[in-house]
Amino acid sequence: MQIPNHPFLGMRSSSSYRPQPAPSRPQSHSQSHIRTRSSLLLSSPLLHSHPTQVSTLTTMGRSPCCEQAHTNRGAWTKEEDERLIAYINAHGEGCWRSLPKAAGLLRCGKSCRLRWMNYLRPDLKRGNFTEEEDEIIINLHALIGNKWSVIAGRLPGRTDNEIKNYWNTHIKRKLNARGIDPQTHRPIAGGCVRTAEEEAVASSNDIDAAAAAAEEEHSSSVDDGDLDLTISLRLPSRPFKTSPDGAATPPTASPTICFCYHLGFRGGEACSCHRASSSGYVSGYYGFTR
DNA sequence: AAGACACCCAACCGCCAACAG
DNA sequence: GCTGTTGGCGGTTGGGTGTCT
Repeated sequence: MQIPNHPFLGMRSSSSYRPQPAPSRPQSHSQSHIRTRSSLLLSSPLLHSHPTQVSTLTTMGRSPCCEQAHTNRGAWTKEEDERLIAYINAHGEGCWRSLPKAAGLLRCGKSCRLRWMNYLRPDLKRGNFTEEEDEIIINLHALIGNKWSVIAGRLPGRTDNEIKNYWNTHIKRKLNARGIDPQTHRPIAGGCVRTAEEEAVASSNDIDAAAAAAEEEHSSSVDDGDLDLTISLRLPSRPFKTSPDGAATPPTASPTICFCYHLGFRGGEACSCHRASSSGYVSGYYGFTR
């Protein structure tokens, strides 16, 4: 089965399904940009002992999510990748639960979804993170924390898993080297340096001032000629629309992210957003612009 | 040459929200 | 409102690989 023109499969040697070797370490940042995705367990004997990988990998992590017997786990083989790509190319992304059977894969749906989303999607950007991407990730993380999927949404071609890994392996170290705590984004030594937004909150309860400070602090505009990466914040107080008869009507809600929560405003009067759930940041307001 | 160590990252897990019946 | 299913998310794991001693 041949899947022509798939950007990632095409990178591989047709004979060995092995990606380019991982770079030597340690790397400087610039060196890391030359790095290719080493991925992979593709040279792992597991791949070639397919399809009975289950027993060799059951020691990793917790108990399997799928009770299905004879379900492959661990690294994907070239054949499995090709089947998955071919199926999705033909039928699109549909019901992940039923996809494995329909595609003739001995995998659970979750595994198929993960493989596609994080590795096989044709729109994925391969290669190293740029300085601009680094800064975007840092700025967004300062705003929203470990919301990797949201951050990934602002970096076309990057996956949440990739960003998460990159954060844990590179950016944490980078921030530590700068003397910044990766979790709090505050200086490690000296301890009590307030961020602009905290200063504004502390000095008064003027939420407008706090938001303005936060916007000033976290605005990051990187004009790369292709993408306007300006990040800004605004409060959930939008001007009312005025109808022709002069009556003011409330603004309509839009699907947005509540930064009030992360900035500590939530629960106060300033936060009028209504989060749909305890862990979803799907309502409220944010000001990403493109 | 070989063992120890460090690093990377794909793939796993449990949890949770959304949805359908 | 309850229950089961599904998709999506963030945290974690551990095998492969490069470097160091």
